[in-house]
Amino acid sequence: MDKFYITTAIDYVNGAPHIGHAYEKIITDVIARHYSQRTDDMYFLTGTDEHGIKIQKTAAAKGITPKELCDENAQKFKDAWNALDINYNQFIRTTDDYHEKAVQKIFKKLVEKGDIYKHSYEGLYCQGCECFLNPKDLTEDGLCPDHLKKPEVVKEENYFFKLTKYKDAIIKHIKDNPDFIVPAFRANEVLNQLEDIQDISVSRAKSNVQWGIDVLDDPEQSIYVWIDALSNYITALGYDTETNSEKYNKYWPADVHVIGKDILKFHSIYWPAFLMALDLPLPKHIFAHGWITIDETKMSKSLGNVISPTSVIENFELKEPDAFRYYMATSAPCGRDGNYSDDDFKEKVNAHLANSMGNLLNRTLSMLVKYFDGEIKEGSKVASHPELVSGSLELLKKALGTVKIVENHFNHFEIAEAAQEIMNIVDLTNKFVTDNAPWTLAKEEKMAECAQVLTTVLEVMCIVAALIYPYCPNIAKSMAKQLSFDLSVKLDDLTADNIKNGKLISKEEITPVFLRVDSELADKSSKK
RNA sequence: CGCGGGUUGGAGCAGUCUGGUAGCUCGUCGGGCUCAUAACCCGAAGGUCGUUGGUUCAAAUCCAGCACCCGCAACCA
Repeated sequence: MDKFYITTAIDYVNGAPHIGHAYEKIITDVIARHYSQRTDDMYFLTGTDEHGIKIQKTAAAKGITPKELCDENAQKFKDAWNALDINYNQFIRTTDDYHEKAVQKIFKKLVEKGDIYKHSYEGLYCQGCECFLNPKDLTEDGLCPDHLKKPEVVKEENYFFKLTKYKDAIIKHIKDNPDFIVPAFRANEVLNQLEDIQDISVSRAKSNVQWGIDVLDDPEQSIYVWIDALSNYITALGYDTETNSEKYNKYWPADVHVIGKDILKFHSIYWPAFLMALDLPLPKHIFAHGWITIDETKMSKSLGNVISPTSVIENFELKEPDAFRYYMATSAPCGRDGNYSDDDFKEKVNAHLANSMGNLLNRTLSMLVKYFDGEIKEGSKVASHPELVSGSLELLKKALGTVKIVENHFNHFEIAEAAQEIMNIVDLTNKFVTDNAPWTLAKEEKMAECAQVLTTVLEVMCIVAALIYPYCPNIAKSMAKQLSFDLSVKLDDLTADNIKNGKLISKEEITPVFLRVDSELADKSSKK
């Protein structure tokens, strides 16, 4: 694999980030970190979407300029991603100068090509909403449902994009590339939506929406969200309608756009159409994830159950975001909805990260210190005496096999499923320890056997550290440190020979990599 | 008849395409071990796989109908 370019959706900065925004960034970061273990050239883009009427209105209500509002909220998103160890390469804001200029040029090029045309239409305009309403949305008396006022018939001239021109090509692309839309069951939804697609309005009258990118040569119109926001995936790389940047040439097309299921239509229909119109290649995959519910209830401001991205970390007084990342990344099968609950969080991270994985490393290193003074003995590797301990060779092979299985799951963005495989090998290894009872071997002075059991487990733990790294980078680093294992090794270069002979660790250097979430703290957080 | 998803032991899910002893994680109960983070290992209890009917030697799985839940369509990440 020569490169991997991955993006998240850009978040609308009308408010502060919440756990749903965090979910997307976490799973994208997990995928990104995994691929950074498979290529030297991984590029991860995220950012914020900052134009539009809602920002304009919110800012006005707060008595600040739209730009001030955007600056304030964009910073909140950046802070949150920092707290969650989201390791993005670039953070684009649609108010960035280079983006605005590139979008203007893209718009202009599509006008020149004839794919964007001016068209006037009549619609029902509500003064309260400051926007056009769909007749279907009105109350029985024909009133605006929010303001209970009768909308006026207004005639407006806008620019339209010839979406219908690309309809057949997009249908063909989706059918010819069954893995274009992930998960596959969503492709049908998109094909259905494509059936009755219309040309779309891509600009707004400047008199209605001031906070937007101006159409070049037409100061009465500003560019509406789709061309502005979707283009971020290429403008971030320095795409230009005349000369392309080196970065663009290197990374485009994107390997995957990670998005929420609500905006799948825009990414699998509008965006491909824009790209086709620009004669650019299409992204390889669109991965639509599901929603996170809170205690099985949909998050909503009116219910007051919106959770901030960092509240879980704060409530449980976690020093690092690893446990929250792990929980989020494994809370739903590929593309389905997931749920968050305090009890479930506690239960799952305690069981997987502390009891199974963390404790396994801890108990093994403790025995190494107790029985061998922390030293890996010459000849204790399985390769030296394959028949000495039954099952050791099989375990190592299984662990290496797990690497391939995990890679394969990631090829399909099945990150919860991949994590399950990692925990499977951890469970097998715990069983291997109990079955061979190295404490008994030590008592019986079967030191060669005992050494091989421990060395075998530590070899597996190196592989586990590498595999868990995308989910829990800090825990993985702590594991790697205690194993003297180089985490920067590429997955394809992983072997069953990672532990060096000689002194590995002393008693003082053994540290639990993840402590159980305290039940008292958990109780406290649920009362809040 | 708008479109789509879902309905599997106490909880959350896999299995359904390619019919053939119902599986995983967590929880519960009993036992074991003592190296370890009250952790680890073994065993058990617990399911007529939403419902009705059909195809078949055989259906969670295929076909037809029905019920309930959820999402999209309609600026919710």
